Amino acid sequence: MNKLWYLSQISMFDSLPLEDLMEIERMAPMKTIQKHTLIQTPATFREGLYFIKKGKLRLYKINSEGRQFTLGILGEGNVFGEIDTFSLGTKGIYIETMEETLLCSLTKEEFESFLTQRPQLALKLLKVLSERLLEREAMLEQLALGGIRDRVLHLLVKLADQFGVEKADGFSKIDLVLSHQELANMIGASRESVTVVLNELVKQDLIRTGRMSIQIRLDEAKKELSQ
DNA sequence: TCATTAACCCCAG
DNA sequence: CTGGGGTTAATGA
Repeated sequence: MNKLWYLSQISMFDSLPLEDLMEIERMAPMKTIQKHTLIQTPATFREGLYFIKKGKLRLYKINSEGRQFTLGILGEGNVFGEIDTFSLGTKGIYIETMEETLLCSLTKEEFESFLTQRPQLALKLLKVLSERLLEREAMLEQLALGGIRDRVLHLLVKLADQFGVEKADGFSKIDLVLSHQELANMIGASRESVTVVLNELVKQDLIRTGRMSIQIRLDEAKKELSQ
């Protein structure tokens, strides 16, 4: 499993010919980052483009009281970064690895020259950007309106859509190692409230929980949310 | 009324 | 011991 294999797994590059993949391989060194490492803070922000080849990153802000608020989680194949005004929404935030991660990066200059030669790549990036904006909007909406139960359910559905692994019995296992505290951080709630809601959802047979693991009936959960 | 705070508890590693 | 998870009375917007 060499570098090229990883690049071919990245959906953004699916439609690029092999020569382009090889060029990127030359330009973009890949490095391994240990779990629970801060790879970006508002202070250390640098322009450029980053691809996640393997692993998971958590993006979060810290409010004035020092509490974290998770904006989202990026996994294998996702991109982030900024070049001038072309923002993928990752400026001014903290980014931390949730597990060992393989990251590949292009500098601002490398990415700009690569982009101008390949307009189809710019189009794909535009799509990524607009999707991410829509998701932020939906997230803010449910955050302002819903009670804790809805916010937890919404979060679990979103995580299962992104990281869920279908099981034979109708449950999707969320392939992330998350404590109740981390779930609480993602929706701006207390750990205790999340624990209570999670146990309610277990009683309603919408989810199953284990230590640092959650399975969810995705279709049932979505029905609950639309009511 | 609903969620947070604070103070406990137990359990696994 | 530490960190995750569970519980509840008091408190507060």
